[in-house]
Amino acid sequence: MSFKLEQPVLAVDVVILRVRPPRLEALLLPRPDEPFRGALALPGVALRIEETLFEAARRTLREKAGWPGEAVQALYLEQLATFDALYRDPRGRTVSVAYLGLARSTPTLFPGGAWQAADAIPPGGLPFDHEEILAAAVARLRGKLRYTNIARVLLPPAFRIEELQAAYEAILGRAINRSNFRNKLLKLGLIEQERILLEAVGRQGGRPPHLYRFARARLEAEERDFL
Amino acid sequence: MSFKLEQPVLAVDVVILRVRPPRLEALLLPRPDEPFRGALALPGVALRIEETLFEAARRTLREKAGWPGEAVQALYLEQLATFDALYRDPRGRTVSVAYLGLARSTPTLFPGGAWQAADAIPPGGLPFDHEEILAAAVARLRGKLRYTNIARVLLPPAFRIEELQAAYEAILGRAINRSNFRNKLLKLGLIEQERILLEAVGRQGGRPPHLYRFARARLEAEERDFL
DNA sequence: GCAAAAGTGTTACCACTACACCCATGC
DNA sequence: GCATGGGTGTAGTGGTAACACTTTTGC
Repeated sequence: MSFKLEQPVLAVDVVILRVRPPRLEALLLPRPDEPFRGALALPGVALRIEETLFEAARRTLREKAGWPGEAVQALYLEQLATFDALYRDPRGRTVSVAYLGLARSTPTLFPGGAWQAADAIPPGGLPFDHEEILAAAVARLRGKLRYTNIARVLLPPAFRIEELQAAYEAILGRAINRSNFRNKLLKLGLIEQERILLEAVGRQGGRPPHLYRFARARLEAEERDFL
Repeated sequence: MSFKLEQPVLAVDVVILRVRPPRLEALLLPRPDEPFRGALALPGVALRIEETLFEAARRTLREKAGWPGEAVQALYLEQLATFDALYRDPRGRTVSVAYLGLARSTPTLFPGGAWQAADAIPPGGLPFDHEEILAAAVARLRGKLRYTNIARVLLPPAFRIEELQAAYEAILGRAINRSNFRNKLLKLGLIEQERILLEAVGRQGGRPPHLYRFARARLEAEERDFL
């Protein structure tokens, strides 16, 4: 490099969210080293000069969370924001680019990880500025839920409409009218009915539900005009 | 940095937008040094270890654009996103945190700056990845226009309603129905009428307009619920 | 009077809300 | 039958879109 300026360390922190109704959960890992050794925190790594931030976020999940490479490859991951308070890290000036990842609620993944209710972290419960990062991640997800089909990456390819509603309620943190939820998502063309009915496995009564899927495979935003 | 692992340079780039109907304009400055010497580009600086990114963005405007400190102090400025493509800078690995600034269209500011139509930059017209950064800035402004009172920082404290509509149209890049625009913003409580009528200076006919102001001084978002 | 700019009113339409009600299954 | 969960319909409400019309000025 031609520059010799003394510069901050560049790091990446990753917030992985999943939905397990009625909870919205975040992946936290016990820190193996000082500072805050043993405390639960967001996984993160220092950026290497030959990798992008996105690649560093994926590497975080492989190295720190022990997730297999293919699983990381399939994960939805987007840049969240960059956190740079001067004393956010007691070791010295560190600027961290946070990433938001969304995972399906598969029980086998992250067996060693601690999934915590994302909106019930006690104040002072996370080291560094990780509470702020986590709050930004939850806010981002809530915002995107309103005008995109992002919930697609949180649910299996086919699902009951009540599962979907439970996911929405867990993320937004409030109840939604059942009938209107259904009508709106169908009219928007966001989801559509599968042909088949769900097999009656593990159910204890009630009319068998249809299965639904998201109509569009890609992440899409419905632009709503201002006038 | 000799004692640390080799890391990218951390920089800040700033997009300043202003509205001059019918154009949305961005501040570009000729680069004083290589690479791309003489070409118009977004102003930027390398981050210093003792300053925050926000402070670095402000310093950029003082040092590169020559804007007086008080003017920078009053400017609306928010973090946009972080750009980190491996070869975005031919000098070597550089990660840049972009900031979006919004300025009132005061003719005296940035006399040496080149204000360019933000949506009419020819392809390949900007060095580095500055076209991508500029596009992200415009998209952010358009998005916030829909659900916040951010236009407040682009207009003088009191304005004619037609000025406001012209600003919205310049930013969104399309025409808006005059009557509905007025009704909606008033009903939302976003703007309110001043007491006085505008003096008839420099006008060539037509009914004299009222002056309006934004009802809330702070930046506010109107949360619209999903069901 | 006429053009220009500002402001008001009207109507049809559509989306949202809050319900009530019907359907299909297990027990 | 009855509880349970799934699915449908509807009436009231309120916002939106497109348009016509009135008011107040300069010339």
